[in-house]
Amino acid sequence: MSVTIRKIAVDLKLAVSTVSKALRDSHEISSETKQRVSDYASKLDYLPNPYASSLKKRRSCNIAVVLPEVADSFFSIAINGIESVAQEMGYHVMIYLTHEDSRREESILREFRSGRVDGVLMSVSGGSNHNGYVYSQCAKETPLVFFDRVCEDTHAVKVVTDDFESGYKAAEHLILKGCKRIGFLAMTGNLKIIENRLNGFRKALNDHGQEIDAGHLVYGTHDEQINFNILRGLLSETNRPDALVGSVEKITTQAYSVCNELNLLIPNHIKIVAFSSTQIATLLNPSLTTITQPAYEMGKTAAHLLFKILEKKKIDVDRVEVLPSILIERNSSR
Amino acid sequence: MSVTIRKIAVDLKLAVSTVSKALRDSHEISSETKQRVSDYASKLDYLPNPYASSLKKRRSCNIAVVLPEVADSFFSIAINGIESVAQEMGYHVMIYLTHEDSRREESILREFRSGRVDGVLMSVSGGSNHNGYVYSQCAKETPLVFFDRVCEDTHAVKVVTDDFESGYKAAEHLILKGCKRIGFLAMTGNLKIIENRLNGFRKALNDHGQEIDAGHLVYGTHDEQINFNILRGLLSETNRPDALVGSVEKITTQAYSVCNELNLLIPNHIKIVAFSSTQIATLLNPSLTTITQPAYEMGKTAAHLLFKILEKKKIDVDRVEVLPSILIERNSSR
DNA sequence: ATGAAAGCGCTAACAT
DNA sequence: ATGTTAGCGCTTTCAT
Repeated sequence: MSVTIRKIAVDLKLAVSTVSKALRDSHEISSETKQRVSDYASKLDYLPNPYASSLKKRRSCNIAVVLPEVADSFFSIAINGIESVAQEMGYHVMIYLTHEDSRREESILREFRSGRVDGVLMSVSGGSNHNGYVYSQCAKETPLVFFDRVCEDTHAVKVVTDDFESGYKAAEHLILKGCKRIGFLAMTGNLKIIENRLNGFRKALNDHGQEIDAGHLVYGTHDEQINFNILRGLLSETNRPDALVGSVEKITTQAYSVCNELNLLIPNHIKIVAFSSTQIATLLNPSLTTITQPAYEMGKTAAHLLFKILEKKKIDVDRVEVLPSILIERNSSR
Repeated sequence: MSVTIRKIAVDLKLAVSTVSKALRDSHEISSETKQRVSDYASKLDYLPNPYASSLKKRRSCNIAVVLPEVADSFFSIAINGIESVAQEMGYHVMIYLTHEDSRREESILREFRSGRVDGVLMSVSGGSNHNGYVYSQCAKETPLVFFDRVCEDTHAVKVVTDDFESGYKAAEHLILKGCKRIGFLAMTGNLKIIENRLNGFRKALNDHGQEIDAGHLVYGTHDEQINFNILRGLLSETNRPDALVGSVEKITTQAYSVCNELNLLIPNHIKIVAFSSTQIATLLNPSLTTITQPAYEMGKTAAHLLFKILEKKKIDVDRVEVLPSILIERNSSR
């Protein structure tokens, strides 16, 4: 049996409450007693039972991170940022993957109502259902901070990048390189983040007297094979695009593969700019021009904001923190 | 206030214990009562308080995953495998990053003694301290399964790849390509996994009448800049290696960068084979020959073994599950 | 088949 | 400054 506060109390001939207070450095305990208790506790290697104290205090010191997946460099890096803040704050990080399945996402969020976590950081899934109502319900019971993939109609703090502007920059970059038929690789699941990137993209085209060919706007899925087929279709037509903007990392690397397969030379036959945070963009063949999001900072910022809420610091529920992305030109668009 | 078992009991004019048993489908409750309880519970959207039940039952339904970092494709993919099994088993996944710091690793493991998690899956950090004692202590109190980076002298279940054989295959592959001065990119932190890869590598050289030049065995660190300097040193000497085996992903991509910087052509001037699970190895410039570990399967296997232990299925404490890696030849070694 | 009661380990209001 | 006591919400004997 592990050592409890009670054992310490008995051994030291004190009341449990005295020990409890001493351990939490209460002002109503003499420093002498505090010392005795703390010495004895560390001698016995005492660790408080987290369940007892969670049950009593109604807080778990756990936060949940809900993500579509983790095999995407953005989310991997963001987790680092989140975890570092959590560790610093003495919180524990629980991770939940939705695999872009909105039903699974829903059941995960519903479970949070049990109080297992004190707060939630999430990037929404792009599944078929629209879970707006679920997010709102969740946010009502548990502090919730969205990051990256946010749900705009949920009242919750949000940490995003300047997606519209970035979409604009990506398109403009390609236009200035002389591209005339720029395609856009979107994602199914009506994610606002994709829509914003696409809208920025469209605006840039518009401002330069261009327009996207309806056939050059394609929607990727969670299934690799389907994506390959979509991309093969897109890239083998005679009127194929002379440039692409990839709105997420995975579909872009898939496009790279299809270009290889079809012997389309990047950037000669087709130029590519992609939203991606992978550190090896520079090593791709050819190196990839990216819109790089500050993934680590976004994770940190989201976590900091969540902890502010958890510490009852009032912050605007609809606060939106916008961190800038940067376009890094590499060989795929020269 | 959230709905408790007690509210259900009062409303239904039953005893709390009856409700508790009914909800857990006890045989001593009539099916009629069970139905009433379960209907009412779902009507009220009842969720059991996990802390109350953890406190009473002395189990949390949480497992910990302790990793050096998550911005490495192997660990990212492994998390997917782990999480999928955990979700299926109704367990929750807590994630802890050591950042290759053995002191931080120690404090993380020590905290587990509080009972916050029922089991631990871990890949050990390569920090300076040797935490063998800490692992053993942890394993004594909490079921522990190592995966990938294991500590061989701890009695615990282990899931690994055939590192010695893979190191051998990597070296042999390069020897057969005619390489004569093959270097090895190791990692500081005396990880057995690296040692095994190196030993297999050495054996292959030996079997082919070669030997590694002492200067061609270098040890990477957790610091990017230091690694760049080490690699610059290695690759700019006149007697530089004509091939490299990268024992971990990160140092390999760093070597790629340094090769670019020094205008060393891969594979003409130098061939490279690396331990890596990244799916974009095929898109690197040039595409990278990899020893690919079955990361997803390793995560799944490790999780399955942990759950076997948690369900009191007796399994050999020193069981070692070896999953095969495969060498995939690409352009970096042709 | 149902209920009463004790208690998991801790906290906090209320004595003393 | 220290102690007493009453729970937190649940599980689990042990009655009935």
